Amino acid sequence: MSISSDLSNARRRLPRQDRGARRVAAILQAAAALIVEVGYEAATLTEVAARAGASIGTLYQYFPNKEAVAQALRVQYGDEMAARWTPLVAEAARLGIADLVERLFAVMLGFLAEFPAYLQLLDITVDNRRDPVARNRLREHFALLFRAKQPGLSLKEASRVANVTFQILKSMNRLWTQSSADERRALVKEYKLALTSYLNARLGN
Amino acid sequence: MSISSDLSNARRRLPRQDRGARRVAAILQAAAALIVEVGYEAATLTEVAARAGASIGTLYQYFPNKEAVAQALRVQYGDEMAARWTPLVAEAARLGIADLVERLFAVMLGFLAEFPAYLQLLDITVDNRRDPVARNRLREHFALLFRAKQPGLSLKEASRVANVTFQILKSMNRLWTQSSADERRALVKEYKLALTSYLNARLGN
DNA sequence: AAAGAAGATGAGCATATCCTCAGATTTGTC
DNA sequence: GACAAATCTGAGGATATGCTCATCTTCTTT
Repeated sequence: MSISSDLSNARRRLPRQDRGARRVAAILQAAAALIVEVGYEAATLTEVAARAGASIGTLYQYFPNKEAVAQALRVQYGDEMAARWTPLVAEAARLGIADLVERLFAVMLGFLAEFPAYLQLLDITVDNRRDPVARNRLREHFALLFRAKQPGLSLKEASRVANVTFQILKSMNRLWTQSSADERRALVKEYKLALTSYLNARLGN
Repeated sequence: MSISSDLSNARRRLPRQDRGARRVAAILQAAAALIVEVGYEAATLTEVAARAGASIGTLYQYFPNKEAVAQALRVQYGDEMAARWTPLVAEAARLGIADLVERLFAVMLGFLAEFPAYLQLLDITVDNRRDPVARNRLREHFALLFRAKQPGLSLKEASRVANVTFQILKSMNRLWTQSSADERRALVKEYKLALTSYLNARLGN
């Protein structure tokens, strides 16, 4: 069971030439775009291959199945996300809560503008379970950030506050995607108020 | 297009005998249970029929496809939800924000304990879109509640606060389902703090 | 108890998606 | 330019799921 799922997530072939690396990149990009358009479930690897300008056989040489493609995207996004969090964690202690919330939103909104498939991929369920690796990685980043802001928090508490904060941030996406430009501005303001109020009450000054 | 989607959501045959009504009820119950277990996408109507003790042909006499089954469940849940909100809306004006939040949680947690498939059904996407009927119905209930609490709010504002509140409430489910009993208690406390802080700041005293 | 209406059955056709594989093509190396 | 390794191709086999329909059973009505 664990072995087979390990294998199913592994790359089948690692690209050894430039051509291969470009193919893999094109496939991942096409997959992300298609997932955003039609959703993960409805996205077929045949269509992904076509959009990437590759044959279906080529795709299957690099990825054994759809979940492996999703996993590769998650890893890529996770790396990119980590790169954007790290400086924020270092600054957290110096920032007031309102400023911290501003920065959180800037990072999240910037990231989602660039990688709109991110949240969809996080929410994908395999056997009705979400990917624990990607989840834990994010939670740890958030937890670090809140402990930097307030060292008095226990690890468990920091982790819980991190979870709640991230869930709330994430929940904005649902409304965001179906709003007009004006409504989006108001929505962000509303969510900033919600998070600021919560974190003020929780990490209180 | 709109006609075909209307037809696809319609019941194929309405039960006219007790036996039929019981069959439909059994099918819906089996569908809800299966969806909770394996998720909407992975749930097949063949399996639903088997669990309901019916043949696949019987199921298809009442429902033309899976989406129609989901829609029937949504309608059923929507009715039940409305029945639980209505008394709360009437009381809202008299309650303080902390009490209001307590009641919101009581209603939601009670409902989800009884109908765990509810949120999954709300989040289902058809053609990558969610069901606007079920969404609007809930939003309007929430908006009414906040206007009862504070008549000064514009309809748009009340609707926005309602949306944000519901999204935040909903986001708790993700963490809830994967927590132990102890962690759940702490989680609810955390979310109550978050919502209370937000609504206090928004509807201010 | 007869007849029509409602309900039930499940083998099997239609369709769709996953994924393989034998062979062709391109690239790198000497 | 010759050879090997890497890459690419896409028809089609395997499998899964959606859904139909001819036929049978049960219920209701008179």
